[in-house]
Amino acid sequence: MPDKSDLKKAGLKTTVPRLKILRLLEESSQRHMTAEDVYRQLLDADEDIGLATVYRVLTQFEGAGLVIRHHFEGGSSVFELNEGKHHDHMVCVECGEVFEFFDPRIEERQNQVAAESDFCIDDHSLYLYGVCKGMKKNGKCSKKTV
Amino acid sequence: MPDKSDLKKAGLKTTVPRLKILRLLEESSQRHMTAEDVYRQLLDADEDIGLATVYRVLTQFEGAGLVIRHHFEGGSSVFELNEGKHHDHMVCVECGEVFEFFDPRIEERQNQVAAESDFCIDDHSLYLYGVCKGMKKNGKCSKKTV
DNA sequence: ACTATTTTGATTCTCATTATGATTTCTGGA
DNA sequence: TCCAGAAATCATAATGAGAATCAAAATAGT
Ligand SMILES: [Zn+2]
Ligand SMILES: [Zn+2]
Ligand SMILES: [Zn+2]
Ligand SMILES: [Zn+2]
Repeated sequence: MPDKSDLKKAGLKTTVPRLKILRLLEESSQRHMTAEDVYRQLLDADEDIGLATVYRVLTQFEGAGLVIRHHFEGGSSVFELNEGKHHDHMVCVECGEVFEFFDPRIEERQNQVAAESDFCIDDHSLYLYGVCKGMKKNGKCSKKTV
Repeated sequence: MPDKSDLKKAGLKTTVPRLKILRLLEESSQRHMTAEDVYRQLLDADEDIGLATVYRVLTQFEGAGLVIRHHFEGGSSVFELNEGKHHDHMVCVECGEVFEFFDPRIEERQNQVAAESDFCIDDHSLYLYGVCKGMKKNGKCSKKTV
């Protein structure tokens, strides 16, 4: 689906690796991927693209607003295609699955809180960590919600 | 101010490095510090404590609930004393200063959102990034609030 | 103080990410 | 089309935060 025009619009010249990576981000069944994930999936597809290029291109994509980089707890950065719809994330610490959500009231309050301190927000990150439905042994939620 | 009893209560034996680090965390003018920050401030105070020990002790303190570890954008972990009052953070990307806040409505909505997905929260992180009052050139907030 | 156990600190190691330098691919004009 | 210069890529090396090692030192109970 993605083609040269997407890269051009982002101010990046068209190259094979960039196209391949962009296409992978769109077509992979996995929406939130580490650089390593991207690299491995390219290898699996017999694409000959170096890991350094994957990191470089993902960083360029981030700069161009094509992807969003997240820092979930415990290690590597995670990238996802930027579809223009902001959302936040719930991360299951048991299975690693990532769920997206958007809550206008939370977003609104963030602005309010910042305004009260004369703070000019230009970005924010909100991650909820816990155990997803599928991974819960007993049906109950034992943990305290901090 | 902090003494052996604080460590004992946390299930940690009393040692000089642990006491020194705990004292530093309480007395430093900086509330949010990297391991490197702690190490340097100990050096400045002529305390002979290795960087490895700083990392090890901070991690032990985290496990014991004495400190909280944060992952602000762009690199190293940041530690702060756990005073028992949960709060979130605004980080100024110009001067690096960290401001704390707590908004019950945001906290409440987080629980609601999680409950709707049958997700059992056991932790969360919310960071607002932007420019603080003191660093704003013109009085206006030019950035869009995402 | 004596001894068993724990902790420390210098160093090494790991691993994610970035920088480097050589090589290849584009590009745009002759 | 051919060629120079620019830009991008690749393999590899370097970096930096943080964890693992392990002999030496400190601690706690007797
Ligand atoms: Zn949000
Ligand atoms: Zn997402
Ligand atoms: Zn909160
Ligand atoms: Zn804080």
